[in-house]
Amino acid sequence: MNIGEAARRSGVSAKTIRYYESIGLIPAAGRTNAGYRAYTANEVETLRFVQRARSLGFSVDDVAGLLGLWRDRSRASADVKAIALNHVAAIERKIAELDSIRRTLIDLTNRCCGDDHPDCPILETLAQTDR
Amino acid sequence: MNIGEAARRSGVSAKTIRYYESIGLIPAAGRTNAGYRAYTANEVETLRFVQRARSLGFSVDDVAGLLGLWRDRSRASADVKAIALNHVAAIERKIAELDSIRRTLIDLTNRCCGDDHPDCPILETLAQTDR
DNA sequence: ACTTGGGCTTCCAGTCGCTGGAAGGTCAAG
DNA sequence: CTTGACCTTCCAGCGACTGGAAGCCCAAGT
Repeated sequence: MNIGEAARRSGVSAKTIRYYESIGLIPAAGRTNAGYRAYTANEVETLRFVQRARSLGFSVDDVAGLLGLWRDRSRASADVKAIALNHVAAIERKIAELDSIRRTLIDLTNRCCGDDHPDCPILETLAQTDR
Repeated sequence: MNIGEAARRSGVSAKTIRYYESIGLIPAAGRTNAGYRAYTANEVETLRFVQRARSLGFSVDDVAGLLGLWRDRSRASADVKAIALNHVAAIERKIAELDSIRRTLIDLTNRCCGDDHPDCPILETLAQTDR
């Protein structure tokens, strides 16, 4: 199967598949006589795995780790869980940061009447000289 | 005042100040005879404004808009509020996305016993062939 | 007078994870 | 035999910096 078909079946764009190959996330695909990449159903499964992991926000590095564990029949599930829990922790930190920003902005926008006058607590806060 | 001092007072690194100048976010600073950038207290205030806006997650483009409105005495606070509300909406979308991922991962990690056995619902989910 | 150490300058490259586009080869159908 | 849809490689750019090299400037200490 050509790269376009593999892309359609895996949900990873052809461009991105080539990129993943170039950085070594997935092994280089075989080639036809004409030099076209040829994919097996198995390789498409790997791409789907990568796609799902990426869509859960795992970094490409994490995905490499997860792929390695996936292929390792003698893995310890604890290793997988550790990667996932680290990721959850990072997500929770990010959410907390965004929520703090969100609350600040909501407060500022509530206090800004938002009409055609120049007075604006948002700008005043950003411009605050004291600290 | 030299760039290092301006960096210390504004909380924006010297490197980043030069970068902001290079992309036109802030006007080019004056120069001493030796070619060193020279900053006034006013310019440091501008840098602090930028720093605060960036720390609230506004994009550099948004900051350019906010700076323009800040300098415009005849601005309408509605324009400022619009930028802020757009940003809040983007943050809320991001939080919702992260939270959905978080819930999925929490569920998966709860179901993974995390011991030295290979069985792992996390990998099984990522590898799912159906759908 | 000279050295030392810090600060300043520019410019290029790298980060992360792609994505777009140019230039050109291949293939199947009409 | 042409069209158009595929495929190939390679280079460049996104956002927002950050690191590092190479070289100039300046103030303080000996």
